[in-house]
Amino acid sequence: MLNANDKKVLGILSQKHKPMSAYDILNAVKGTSVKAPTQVYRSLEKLVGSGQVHRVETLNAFVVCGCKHIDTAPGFFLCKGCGDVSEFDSSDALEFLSALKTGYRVERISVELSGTCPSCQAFEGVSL
Amino acid sequence: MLNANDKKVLGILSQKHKPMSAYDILNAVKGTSVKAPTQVYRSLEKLVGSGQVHRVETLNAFVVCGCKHIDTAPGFFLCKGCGDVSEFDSSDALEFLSALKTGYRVERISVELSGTCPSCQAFEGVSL
DNA sequence: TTGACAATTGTTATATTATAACATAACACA
DNA sequence: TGTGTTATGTTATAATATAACAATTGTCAA
Repeated sequence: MLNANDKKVLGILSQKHKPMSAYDILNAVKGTSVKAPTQVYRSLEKLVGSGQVHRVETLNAFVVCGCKHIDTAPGFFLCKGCGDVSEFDSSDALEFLSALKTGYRVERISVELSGTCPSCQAFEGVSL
Repeated sequence: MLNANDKKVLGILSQKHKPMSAYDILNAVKGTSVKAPTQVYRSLEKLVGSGQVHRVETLNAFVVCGCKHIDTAPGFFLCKGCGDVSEFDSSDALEFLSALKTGYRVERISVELSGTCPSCQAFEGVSL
């Protein structure tokens, strides 16, 4: 069950729809009952645990779940240009990878690609 | 070209053959000319750039390259039990994934699986 | 009820990871 | 040598994350 703090954290992440650090989130909700990092991290732990939010390891940041909440392994494309994140299902890749090392029990998967999205590629070389 | 500091950092990582944080490394080489975080991070940047060391995103740590140095995308299995890391080639997975989002230019890939290795699974449930 | 314990939330402090900013030393070469 | 450039050393601080404890709220038996 989500409490008031959890809802604030989830609300901000849903609004922005981009990866935010715990401190970005803290700043965004400051002035409310959420006043300290611990509170943000506690909410994030709950939200990540329930799959409503994902942690982006390469950014030390958090993003609201963008999939239809099928309980599968999320993967991300991260655009260095605009900061956009595009979520995809990495289950197939996971099966593929799991097959590589038999006997190893996989409990968690992190697949993160970063680069340049089509829109940002279009702006490359354009001088302002 | 590697300087004296770089060699110390690479040396420690090669000895341990496990993921180490920058500060683990710093402590391990302390007393030498390497005295501050900046120095360790500078060496790590160089070593990661040349592919001799990889950054493990899910651990904020660094590990010596365990592959034959084919210049491909590394992937990791990380054992929560013993801390061992097993490197594999994720190029195939990368191609697979890249195909999912055409138009997106992938510049960096991070594939990290964590779980329990066969050896640690054997010890599960054994009370000490 | 209420009092005793557990679980949740708030608060303060601190640990861990990473970079900025500037000083000094080594190097290149006119 | 002098002078500019690059590499390295040093100090300080920023950014990310957790620990430890206090206060509050919830639960439920007596």
